[in-house]
Amino acid sequence: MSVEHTESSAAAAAPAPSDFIRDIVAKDLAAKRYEKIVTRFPPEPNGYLHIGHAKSICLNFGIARENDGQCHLRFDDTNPVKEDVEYVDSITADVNWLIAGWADHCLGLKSKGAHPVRQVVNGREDFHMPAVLESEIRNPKSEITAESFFASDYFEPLYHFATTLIKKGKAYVCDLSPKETDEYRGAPDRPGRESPWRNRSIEENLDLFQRMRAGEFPDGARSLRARIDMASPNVWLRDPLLYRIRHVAHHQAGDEWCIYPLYDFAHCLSDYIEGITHSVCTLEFEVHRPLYDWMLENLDLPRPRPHQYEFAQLNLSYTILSKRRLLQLVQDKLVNGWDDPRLPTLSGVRRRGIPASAIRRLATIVGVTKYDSVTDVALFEHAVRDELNAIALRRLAVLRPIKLVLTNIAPGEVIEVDATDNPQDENPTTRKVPFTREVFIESEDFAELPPPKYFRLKPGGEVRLKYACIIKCDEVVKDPAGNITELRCTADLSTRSGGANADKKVKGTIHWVSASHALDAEIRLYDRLFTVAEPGATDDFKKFINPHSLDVVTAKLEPSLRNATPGQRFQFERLGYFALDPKDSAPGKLVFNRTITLKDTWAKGGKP
RNA sequence: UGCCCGAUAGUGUAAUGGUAGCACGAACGACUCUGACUCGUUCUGUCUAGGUUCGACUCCUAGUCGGGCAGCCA
Repeated sequence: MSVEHTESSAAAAAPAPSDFIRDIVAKDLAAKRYEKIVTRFPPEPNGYLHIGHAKSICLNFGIARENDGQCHLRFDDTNPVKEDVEYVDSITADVNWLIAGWADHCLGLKSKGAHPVRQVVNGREDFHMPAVLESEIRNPKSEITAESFFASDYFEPLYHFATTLIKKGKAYVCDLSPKETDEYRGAPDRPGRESPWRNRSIEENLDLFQRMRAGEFPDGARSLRARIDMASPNVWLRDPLLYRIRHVAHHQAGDEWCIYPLYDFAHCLSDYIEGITHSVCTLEFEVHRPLYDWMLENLDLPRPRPHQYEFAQLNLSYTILSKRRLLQLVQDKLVNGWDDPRLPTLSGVRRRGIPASAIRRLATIVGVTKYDSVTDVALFEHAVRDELNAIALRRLAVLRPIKLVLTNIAPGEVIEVDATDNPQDENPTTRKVPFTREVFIESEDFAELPPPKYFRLKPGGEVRLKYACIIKCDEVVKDPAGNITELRCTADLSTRSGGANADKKVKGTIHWVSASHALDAEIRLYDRLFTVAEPGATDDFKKFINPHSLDVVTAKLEPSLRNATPGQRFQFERLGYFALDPKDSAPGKLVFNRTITLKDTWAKGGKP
């Protein structure tokens, strides 16, 4: 039995990509600015990952693997009210799936339960927590178990850094309400006003901040703010908030805290603590970069500082790539959960049968720029087909069967024919497929009144049954209502492979399944979820949902498919690529998801 | 009407002052026991106007168009 390949050789042999961020990394390495390149993928655990995130994962892990570096998986979990361990688990699984066999050796993890340790470097205070060495994780004698990084592991150092800023007169406790803070901030084209609490003494700030932590004040009563410039044209520099009060438990840190740091304070310092060198994020954070640099500069940190670089996030035509909107589709039950195969979530595309290698190929194809583009989903579909073509086992399946009787084959006679598992292989393996008097063929493959250039079966016409022989249609049998109930044909067994007339040519070759051997299976036929190219262009994206995005049929399969394993991918010849659904299949119950159709130039343009 | 960023075939990208190339897509053709794959041919492009230069997709100026930023979200 042939074993499925894990990655096409084309993808494996592809040259390392080049882009403006990789150029910067290469220059930094050449200038010996860093000893080792360390990147990070920092999701907030508040939703499922999708192929937009995959672009970022491929970039960050790609940079790491091309430079013998590391990429940390870090949960940016600074806002407990939106987060949940459900998401931590799904994100962990998705990342591991995407990098498996490709960059898993670059995955940076920390030892379980570890927290950064306070140290003094060149007389300056520091917190550092590098990844555990891969050699230690792999060492069977090592007692280290590794886990992802969590920003919540840095709450204590972060609190300490905040205290340092207060002592330097660069942060203060502000008593303005959220609404007032908003009013004081001004607008992009109008400067803000300074908070009346901006000039509190260091002692008072220290005392108040400590009491914030101790839980003396209710949510929203006070905040800690950086003291920068309320007149800055960049609104993010107008005394941004560093800490807010939230009396809620944290999914990782438990009940220990009631003040939580905000992104702009936590992220740059988390990067620093972990020894990140290149902090890559999407374009909308461009205006935050001055703040990122401000934090690190004003804390006077002893080790090399990370730098932030921004790239354009992925947009795909006919696809929604927004956590918020995907959440709506799930909550409104317009799809069946986060792993619905119609969704662009990583769990969805995985369940659909799309290989991780195809996602990585998409990332390479779209590249990395600062141009806000919409990638034609056809580019993705090509990557999927190309990967699948190389690795998927060919099988015979009939989606919408009609019965065909070969009148010159005896009832009960079974002819075993050889079928190729994958013609793309250098030395393709074969399997035996039973061929009998009664077979099913695709109803689409017969036309009583054929259009011009129709290669398939028609009354009086000839066609080859793939791997078997050429047949001729003698009679069309109908019920009283005029529906075709069966086709009666004669088989020319001399045209079998190895037979006297094996080389006889006919225009059409069609697929079939022996009726007496056929397996019934539920097949889920997916089409794109949206009917318009840019469903996300307006807020009413739900109105563009394709009512035919899912069609379910009961198909007839060749018997060897009985042994299909969950997630295993096949090409049903002439139809497309299909994967056994890992969730709804059971012993004796086969459920297949159609990953994608084969390219079909006949259906598109040839068919009148 | 503030600040920041961007613009190369239909789509995505390359060319880092020196021949505008690649992939997808589309059309046509060849091959075919998958109307798939593969192969061949063709198609379409540097936002505009000035300037610097022997030479500009690339540098400068202005404009046009597009995107981002005013959460105690990330």
